Amino acid sequence: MLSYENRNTTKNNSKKEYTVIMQLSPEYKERLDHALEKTGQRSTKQREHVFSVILEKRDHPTADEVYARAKSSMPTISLATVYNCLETLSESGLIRQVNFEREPTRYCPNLTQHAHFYCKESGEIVDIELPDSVIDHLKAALPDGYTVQHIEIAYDGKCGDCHD
Amino acid sequence: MLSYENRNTTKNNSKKEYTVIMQLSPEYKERLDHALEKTGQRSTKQREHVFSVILEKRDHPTADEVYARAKSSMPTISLATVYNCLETLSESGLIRQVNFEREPTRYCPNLTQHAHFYCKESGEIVDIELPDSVIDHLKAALPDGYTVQHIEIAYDGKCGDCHD
DNA sequence: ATTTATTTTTGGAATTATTCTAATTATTTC
DNA sequence: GAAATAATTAGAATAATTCCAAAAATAAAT
Repeated sequence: MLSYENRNTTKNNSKKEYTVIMQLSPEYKERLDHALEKTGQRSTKQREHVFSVILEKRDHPTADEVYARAKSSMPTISLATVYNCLETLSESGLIRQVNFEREPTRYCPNLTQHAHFYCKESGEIVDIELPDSVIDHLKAALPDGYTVQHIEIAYDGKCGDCHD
Repeated sequence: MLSYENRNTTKNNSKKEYTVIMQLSPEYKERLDHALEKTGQRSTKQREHVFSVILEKRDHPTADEVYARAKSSMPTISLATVYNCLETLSESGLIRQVNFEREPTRYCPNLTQHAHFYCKESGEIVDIELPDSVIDHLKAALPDGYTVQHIEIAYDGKCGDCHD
């Protein structure tokens, strides 16, 4: 899953710097580049890396968690950059932000129409796929003249694993 | 809407302290007392006042806004107390917390099953009443063995007033 | 009614997640 | 390859909320 990329190799070979970056599959790399280009932003090593970190383990990490994971293979990345990257990736529509009550924002690579279930017992966050019909009903509940940009649906309770 | 309550009247009448508190209608006062009693908590002047402030203007104020409104007729109340009161009122099921993305928590006296629409243009937050059927459909989307405690639904977009 | 025990309130300090800032570094454009 | 633009970085700043320990209020027990 990891690949070495040799950069800044000096002529006399006395000082080499290696940076480990995660390998983004060609289709995701292309998706990233496209999305960034569309919003006039550059495809950088850090953005690529943060994106790959989020795609690798398809859960719902906080910025801090993303930072920890990102650092393990790119030790020089800063928390501010992680925040910046998460922001640009969200803006570009490559990932989604997920908010639960007063908890830190989490990030989610699942772009399908879905809700989130937060298990108060295990702390687990589970994606809940929603049929279009449910969304249609939700939209139908709005007064005339309202236009929706986004609907965020968050359940909480007890997940299947946490029952007796 | 306001009433004076005379307290701490000393025997010689030389030093009276008046505290202005909002009048909670008898049914709400009773509802408050009941709810607090059920959770073994005391009905205090501050809790009563914060409750009345929230009921008075049925919008979705933040803690800071509640604090500002509360202070105008109870100047000695502290922000910490407002937070405490809002917490106990929420726990007792008398008000609801409403969260929008990274915004400060807002508080809502509407206890019916409803969602919130946040207009990105005006900043207005509007209650959206939801038919039971929609909630049923949402519950039906959960995997077997999951039990829901609460579903929070937040729309954002443009409200009717903000269209051309 | 006083005393005693328990809750609440209070102001300020502490915390936490996030954003801002200004300098450095990287990338693109000419 | 130099100039222009954008992104990264470390650390400071901010904002909402929680924590803390002392004082005040309320309830319970004598």
